[in-house]
Amino acid sequence: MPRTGEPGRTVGSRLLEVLFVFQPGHTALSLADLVRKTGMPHATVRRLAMELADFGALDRRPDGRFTVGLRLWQLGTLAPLTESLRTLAQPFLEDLYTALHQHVQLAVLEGRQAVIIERLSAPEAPELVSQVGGRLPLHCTGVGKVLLSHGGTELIEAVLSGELREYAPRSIVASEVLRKELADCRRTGTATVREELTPGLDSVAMRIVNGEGRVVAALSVVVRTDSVKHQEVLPSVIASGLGISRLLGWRPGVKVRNNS
Amino acid sequence: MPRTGEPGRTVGSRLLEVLFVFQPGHTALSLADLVRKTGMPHATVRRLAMELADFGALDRRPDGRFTVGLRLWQLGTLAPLTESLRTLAQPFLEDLYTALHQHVQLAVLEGRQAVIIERLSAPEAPELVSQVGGRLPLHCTGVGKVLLSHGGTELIEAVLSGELREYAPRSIVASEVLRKELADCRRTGTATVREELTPGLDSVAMRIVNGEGRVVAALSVVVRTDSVKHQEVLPSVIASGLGISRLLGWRPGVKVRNNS
DNA sequence: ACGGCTGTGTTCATTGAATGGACACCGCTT
DNA sequence: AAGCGGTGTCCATTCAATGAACACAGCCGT
Repeated sequence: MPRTGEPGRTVGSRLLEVLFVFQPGHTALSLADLVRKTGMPHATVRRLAMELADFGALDRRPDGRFTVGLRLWQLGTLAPLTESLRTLAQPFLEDLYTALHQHVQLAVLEGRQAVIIERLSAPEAPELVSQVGGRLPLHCTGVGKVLLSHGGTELIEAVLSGELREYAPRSIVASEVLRKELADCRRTGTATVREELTPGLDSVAMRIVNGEGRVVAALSVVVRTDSVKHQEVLPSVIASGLGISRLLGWRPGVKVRNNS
Repeated sequence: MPRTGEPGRTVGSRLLEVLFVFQPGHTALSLADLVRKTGMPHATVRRLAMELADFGALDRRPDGRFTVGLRLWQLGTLAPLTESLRTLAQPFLEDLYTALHQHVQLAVLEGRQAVIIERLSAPEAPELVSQVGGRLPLHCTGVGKVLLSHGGTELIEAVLSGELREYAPRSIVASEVLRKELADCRRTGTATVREELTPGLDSVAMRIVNGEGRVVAALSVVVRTDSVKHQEVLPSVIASGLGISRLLGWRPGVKVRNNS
């Protein structure tokens, strides 16, 4: 097929690679941007991007830049966890928010990261890095630790033996310390993180369990280190987490399972 | 390339066709479903679907069915209009909702349909057909008429000369009547629809204008035909619409433009 | 037990769609 | 006026995509 070039590569993989170049913070990319980020020849990238644009998967703005198209957004709307969990959890998030007036987040596991599927933010609360749809590391965030600890030994080993990036001075990167924390987390269902991702910000998280006892998400509140005492936050997070889990069909008797 | 088969077809188009088979109401599809809906040979569909699953664009559930994957949802998150407009408009939608306790919708134009990008629904309010991410016809909905009337003559002619489906007994399908309504709508920026989509449901809509005077969205409230008087609803919809437009940089002096 | 039916998974010879180097244009800076 | 980066187009080459064919498992009615 190709005059020359990189073999063993499917068209599909190239097409998807072009798509997944779009990331939070890089939502409007020129053709040249796509070429740089994918490393593919520009004629190839162009053909693929134009085809995606033809289908409405990408939009092309008057200035020539590509953005994610509405049709792709519509498709995303159909993702299962997202829609049901979000609408189910929303009232609880709102209650938590009115009670604490702090950032409230709902996240699920995706690969080796946590994905934020819903957030309520206080205007007066400190700015956070990531948005809805954004990703968080597993080893140094509240929701991350909760999800990781219930993600099965395979995932845990993969993450712990991989690069544990030191996002902040107080990030915990010693795998033995983490392993112990995860064990605690598996027992209690909660995780408390102090300034591990961003200096000055703490996070209190709780697992969300469905009717089969599977941990399908994590709920967390992000607070300033000096502001509220964690003892005050933790109970409400636990209560809300249990409430959501209950709506998902979980009952106190159901044993919480690992792995996913 | 193919042993035999339909030529003039790109791999990309096939891949996207598989993706876009997923629609509201059909969010979990078996391989056989995909084959039926695309009409492509099952070996081909399988190859494409598996590749999409490998990349996380689709998920494969234990029962073998495919669903839209989280990564696709994340991508959709990056669509421009969606995220900014939604967060911007949300407070206004909430205000409208608390004032009226009826369905409140925000929609944008996509091709020859309106796409709902945000909705607040009253639990006690009547069930609606479509969800967030769902589509509405242009010729017999409030948001549709608002968007259509400002969509340029090209779009208007295309829609009016196309099939004007009669969703309900009171649907207006006479193109001359519609043309007059659209002219009114262009002048006032609002549209009122009585039982044209669903018997018993009316809708009051208002355009959202950005700083350049372009109509980028439409806001609407859906009410029972017999419930509140439209005169009471209309002013609040107008007020909220103006509020959102103002946040988008629109000032009373800016002339509203057509076409998009 | 058996044939029919549907859903799923795998194989492989064939071939045309994908490829990417090359060329060209435009606007901008040096 | 030469250099540069971004964008757009062309076309001979060739290998990845194709899909008919085969295989198997589960289910139903007989």
